[in-house]
Amino acid sequence: MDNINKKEFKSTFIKYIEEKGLRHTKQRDVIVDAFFSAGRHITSEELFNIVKKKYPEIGYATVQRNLNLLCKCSLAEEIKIGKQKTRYEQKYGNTHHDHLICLQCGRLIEVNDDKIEKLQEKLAKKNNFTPVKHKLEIYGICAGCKSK
Amino acid sequence: MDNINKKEFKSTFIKYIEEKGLRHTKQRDVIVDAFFSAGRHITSEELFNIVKKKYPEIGYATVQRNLNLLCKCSLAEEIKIGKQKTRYEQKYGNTHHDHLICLQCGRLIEVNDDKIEKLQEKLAKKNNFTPVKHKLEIYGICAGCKSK
DNA sequence: ATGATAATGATTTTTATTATCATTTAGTAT
DNA sequence: ATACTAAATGATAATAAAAATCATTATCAT
Repeated sequence: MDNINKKEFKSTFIKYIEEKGLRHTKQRDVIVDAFFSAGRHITSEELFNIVKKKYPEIGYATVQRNLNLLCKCSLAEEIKIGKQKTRYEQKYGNTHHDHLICLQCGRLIEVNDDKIEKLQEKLAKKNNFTPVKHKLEIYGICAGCKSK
Repeated sequence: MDNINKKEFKSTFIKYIEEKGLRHTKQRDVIVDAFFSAGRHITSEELFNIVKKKYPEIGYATVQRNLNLLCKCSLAEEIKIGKQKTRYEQKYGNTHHDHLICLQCGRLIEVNDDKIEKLQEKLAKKNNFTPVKHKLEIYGICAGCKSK
């Protein structure tokens, strides 16, 4: 099940690579695998540390570059919260969602609400604005932190 | 009319300064005035250039520091879009609003929708999450760019 | 007027990300 | 299999925004 997703994830990447006339490398393979298997929201540094275990000679820049590539083919997306360093979120097979962000512990909760989505469309149209994507972040205190 | 707002804006700042035991300075006065009179979304660099005209000896750091102060007392708020440098938005006397952001020309349009606001509250509650603030950004193409 | 300390301005540091560049490697053509 | 072209890598430097440092200056309560 997870393996099917992984296969699809990788084949999307490979397709992109080939369309653009880019090359397959061992590093890419390791990075893409690790990114897929890692948590949903990872920093380039965290990913670098994971990848190093499998491929100790790898350079930080290579990890960064390939995260950027993953973003270009829409398998990843940058999320920037406050002054934290950029996290990369997996996109493949995940429908759009919004984020609840805990101001205390930093936890990210993924949520979705169709009504809000539709109202956003309306709101954009009312302003003669053609929406492409959007970002909704609700900051507050999560359940865990409230019970402490 | 605008002067009343300005007076209120400044008195809010002064109140904060005094509550915290901070000091009045000529620089603060010039910076706060300039920030109020400037556009709704300004960078620290832009503000620095404006302030320099009135007060040529002023240092960049002073402008930055005071913008940070304005944020702390909720008269300003940082807005970060993509890789652009941080802009500071005036908050005083402005009700909360969301942003439509043109991907082509970068224009920021302020919008509001009560229904969306209420649904967000609901969404948070459903997750046992206490919302404090939120940020909604819709990216797309603005009317002006579409007609080009 | 004085003293304590906050603020300033110049500069340096920090930190994340991007760019550079010599070298290596992949993939195609021969 | 060999050679060639160009992309990718890894190490390092550059960039850029914001924060920190620190000697000096200015504020303000006494």
